[in-house]
Amino acid sequence: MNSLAQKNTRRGRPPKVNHDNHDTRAALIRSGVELLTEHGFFASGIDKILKKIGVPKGSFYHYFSSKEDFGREVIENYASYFAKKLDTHLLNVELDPIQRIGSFVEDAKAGIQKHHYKRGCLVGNLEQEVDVLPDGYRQLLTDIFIDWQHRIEVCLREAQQQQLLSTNANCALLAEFFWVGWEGAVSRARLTQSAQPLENFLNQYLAGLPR
Amino acid sequence: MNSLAQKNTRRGRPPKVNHDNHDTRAALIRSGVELLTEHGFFASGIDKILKKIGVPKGSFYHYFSSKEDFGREVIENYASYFAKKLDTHLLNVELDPIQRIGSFVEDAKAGIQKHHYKRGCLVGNLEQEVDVLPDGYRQLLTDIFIDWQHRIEVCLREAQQQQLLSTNANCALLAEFFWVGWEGAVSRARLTQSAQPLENFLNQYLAGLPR
DNA sequence: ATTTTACTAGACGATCGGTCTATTATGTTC
DNA sequence: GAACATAATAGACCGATCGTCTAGTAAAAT
Repeated sequence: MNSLAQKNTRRGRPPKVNHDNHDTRAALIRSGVELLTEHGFFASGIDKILKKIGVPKGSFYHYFSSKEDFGREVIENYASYFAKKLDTHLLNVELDPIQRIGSFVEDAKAGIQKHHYKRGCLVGNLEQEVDVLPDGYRQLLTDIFIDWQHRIEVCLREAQQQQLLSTNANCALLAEFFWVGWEGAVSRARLTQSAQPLENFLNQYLAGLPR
Repeated sequence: MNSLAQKNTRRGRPPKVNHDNHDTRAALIRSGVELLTEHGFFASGIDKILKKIGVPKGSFYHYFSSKEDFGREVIENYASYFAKKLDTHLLNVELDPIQRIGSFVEDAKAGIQKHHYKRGCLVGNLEQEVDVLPDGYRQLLTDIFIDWQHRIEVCLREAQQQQLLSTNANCALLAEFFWVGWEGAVSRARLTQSAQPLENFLNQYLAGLPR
């Protein structure tokens, strides 16, 4: 009995083969990204996530087994989106490596301003909630920072090769310093509803790099 | 009729004149400081704050008119506690001004380690929640950062006078950069449950200061 | 028509901040 | 000591909201 014959013996509506390409499912994740970026995990109720896109509450647990699983997908979605954004700047050969960092900051700053300082960094938001988040989120968030840090580190090494950064510089530690400060700057920008903390952070960070 | 006579016409137990010196009230604020430092405002339920010190719920609204008012007092209590801690380090004439900053960082690091990376900075926690916090908290938190920034700024100016910092340095912006980065470092230390981000932040910050 | 899956409607218990009434404890004046 | 008034405690209760779940309808195949 071949697979076609097997298929023909099955009666009733066949299960959907690809569970990941539903409009509704994708819309839920997109809505989740937006709300978690604004308010973090706990303050983002499932009702609000659903209401934002007009999906009834009963549907949620058809697409996701729990808020915890949903959050995991939201985080991964954001991380991959953000990694692409980083690449477009940090791998831009039209700019020197130092300028690329400034290019990323300008892009992120524009996004934050566009949303009137209501949206921050999803990973930064959840970082601060981590003690009351589901188990496993901690490692997830840590790995994302490691990934981002590595991308900046590569960029800084390229700056070293182009004599824009001292060869004595520890690029890994400088990259960690960047993200630590950046998350702090985003948080402060949201508090003061001003881009000034972002700009000052970039200026001070670049000025402090060993040349 | 003089005031004494008026007093004598009132019968019964007179109202307490000083509402701020009750043990229970102080204990509630202390409990609030601890919980808000660990979990922020929203995740700190009144029940948990009460349970921590064995005070019944009925007492809460005797001492405070609302969670919002309570939170305001908790914030102010933390801010004054923290300001004192800053002074003990930043005004310590036995160290040079740059060393004083390191002295503060060491102290704070020890505190975070002592609580196993479960407690962060109360102001930093609430900073990130500010969009969903009661009105007025935003200004309250902003003012606290301005105060802290000013204390670091004064310290940096003293460093300039002692030729430890370039006279070209903008001490106000460097002070803002410090707190922005510090809050980011505390958040990261809690995520990774390690003091390394705190140490790296201090090292990079000091290394980046214009000499 | 029947079978199977995709999707939805709304109930459910737990918990939240907040309010309420009742009660006990304490201190002052007559 | 009796009468009085406030301090403080006790915990039931409310409406709202949380994440989750069960029972059902709609749709697509045989």
